Amino acid sequence: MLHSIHALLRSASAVGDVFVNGWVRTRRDSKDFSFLEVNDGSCLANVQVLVDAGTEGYDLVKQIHTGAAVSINGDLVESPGKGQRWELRAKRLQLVGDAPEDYPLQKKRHTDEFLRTIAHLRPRTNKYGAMFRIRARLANEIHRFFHDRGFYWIHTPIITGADCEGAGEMFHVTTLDLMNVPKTDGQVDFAQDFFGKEANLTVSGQLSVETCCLSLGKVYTFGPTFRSENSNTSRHMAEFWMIEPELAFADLRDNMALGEEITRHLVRFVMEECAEDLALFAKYVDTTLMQTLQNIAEHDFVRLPYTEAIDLLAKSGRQFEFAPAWGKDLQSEHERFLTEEHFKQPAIVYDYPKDIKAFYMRQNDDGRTVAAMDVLVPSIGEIIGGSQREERYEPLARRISELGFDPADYWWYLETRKYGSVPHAGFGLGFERLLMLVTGVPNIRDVIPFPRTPKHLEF
RNA sequence: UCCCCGGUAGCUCAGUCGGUAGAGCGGGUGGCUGUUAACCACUAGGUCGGCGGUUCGAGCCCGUCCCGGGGAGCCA
Repeated sequence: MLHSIHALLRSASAVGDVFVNGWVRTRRDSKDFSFLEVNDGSCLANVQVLVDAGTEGYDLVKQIHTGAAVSINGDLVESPGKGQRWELRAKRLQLVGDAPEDYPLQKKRHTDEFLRTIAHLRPRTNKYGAMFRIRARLANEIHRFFHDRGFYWIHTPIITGADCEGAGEMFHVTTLDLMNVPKTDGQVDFAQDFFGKEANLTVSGQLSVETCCLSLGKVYTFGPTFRSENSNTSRHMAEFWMIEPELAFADLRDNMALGEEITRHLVRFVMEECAEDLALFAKYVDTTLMQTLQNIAEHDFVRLPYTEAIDLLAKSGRQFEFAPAWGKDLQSEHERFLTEEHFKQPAIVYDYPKDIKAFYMRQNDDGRTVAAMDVLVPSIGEIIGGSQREERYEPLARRISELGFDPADYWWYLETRKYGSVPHAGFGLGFERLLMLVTGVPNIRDVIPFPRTPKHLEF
């Protein structure tokens, strides 16, 4: 019977006749026997396998190198050596797939930069194995978090008609022959394209999910999102995953409360349920990680209006490269000052100037701010961006026109404000940025198996 | 897109003033009766990112291109 190494290592007693499949991490030889460290991905730890002259297949053992795939039948017994409680005494060893001498992964550490060039092999390292286990567990927990609170998961479209999405740079989707694009009056004739109009990959599921919010009450999306900005930073990718809850009969305070609750819940979840994998990151990647997570788990986030944040920055006595000024967006250095130096914890900044925020955000009574909020965390910056939505038909239509958009393009979005409109709010939580937060990994390209960034589409 | 740093063995890196290539790991061979990034001995392995230039001589200096990284910007 096939056993997972995870289950075997947690066994309360010795087990006879076990069967393990996995990959060899290292081999240590003595004259008449060898030890194999075998990992099957079920957990970070390897099982130590003793292979000796009595093992069927012992003649193969010298051909087994780091990276080789093996199957082992044997008995799980208490280990007489130090360092592990259980070991596998092999009765039969099979080499399923060998790994020749040019296998690129060595037993010592590699740089993340090198491992990115072999993204097809890096899941076989301890660190990336741990990362992708945490990623999967966290994604699953996000669904459970919402399910437990009565939210419905809505599948919003990946391909979208461009007009309603706002200003972000988008990837075109087309079946037109790019060598011979049909044109009318010098313009591309999208009428001949697959959808009969210009199509793009979505930059957000928000506008779509709002429609379901105004029926199902509490909803969320969780899926891939695409932005074609030429961003070359450690926190941006062209393809990333986003969680976007949307709450009906809710205002900005409810929104902030949900953003804080989910962040804290997921941090606690990883600390409790992914402890073994998390320990690797705390030991090798960020030695202050557990403090950071503890801090988030135990303390309320700071909340302050944008106007106060600008005031605080201006009076900080700090020389910033870009002077903080009301009406301008917070720079990276400003966000870092707030979360890393001043408050030393996550902070929610809200009520931003309307001119630096999106058209759909609810206008405040002061006439110059909107009910927007950003959750900022140390090192990473913005992890959540959201707002209360403008639920009033007239102000929304006016804002669309003011910004030079055609209200006709937003007809269905506006209709949701015409029929049974209610105050509602939501936000976008960057899944990869959340993973950076909980693991301490400083580059977003290392929290997803195959990162997509400008000029990088290998694998 | 801008600024800065880097590219030497399969991998991680060292290489002094410009004088002709080094270590550890990995691989191979041998040794070792319980190892833990096992250990010990021997050994193979190089277009020093590409092209051009300066020089008696370039891994090192200059130009240029490519690639990688960091920071910034862009980023509902």
